[in-house]
Amino acid sequence: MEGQEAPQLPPHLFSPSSSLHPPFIDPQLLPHIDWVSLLSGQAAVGDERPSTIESASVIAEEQKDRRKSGRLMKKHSRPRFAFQTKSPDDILDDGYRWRKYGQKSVKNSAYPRSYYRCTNHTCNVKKQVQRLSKDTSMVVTTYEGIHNHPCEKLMETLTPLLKQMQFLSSF
DNA sequence: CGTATTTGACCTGCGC
DNA sequence: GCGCAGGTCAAATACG
Repeated sequence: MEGQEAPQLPPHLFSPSSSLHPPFIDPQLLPHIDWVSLLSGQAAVGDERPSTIESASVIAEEQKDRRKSGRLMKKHSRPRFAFQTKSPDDILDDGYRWRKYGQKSVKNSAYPRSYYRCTNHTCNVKKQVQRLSKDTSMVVTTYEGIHNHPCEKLMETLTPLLKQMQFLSSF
């Protein structure tokens, strides 16, 4: 069903609704991000060469899965993004609604990992959120899958703008 | 009352 | 086969 589609930029990179704590991307990472590819949906996630920090993380995940081999590969054949943000909050308002379905303490980390699923029934995107024990201000977010519906908050923001544009272009 | 979160139990794969 | 680690489920609970 899904998994062959082009990967999608994790929405909170441009969080339209960042209210209290705008997510922060480490400026050191920025030059490494292939924004054009990401924004145009061309990034080679799950493909060979990582051209971005995100996909580099994805490759690492894929290889790990491959090592496990067998059925697991099917399970994780969909795109995954892992990236770090600097935020005091574990849970970022990225415009989508997430329901927490689990929390686990992980080895070699002082902080638990939280598991979230998109609340949209037709959309089984998941994400994992974990705070780094090294640098407690850093949060690692891993998205798995592609949203097959628009971002509610993004649409809220965009709709009036689009209407205005339509209105203006009618002249 | 409907929805979201918490949390221990359960399942699965891997290494030894 | 067993134990460990990671991921998920689901009942209980909290909250609007």
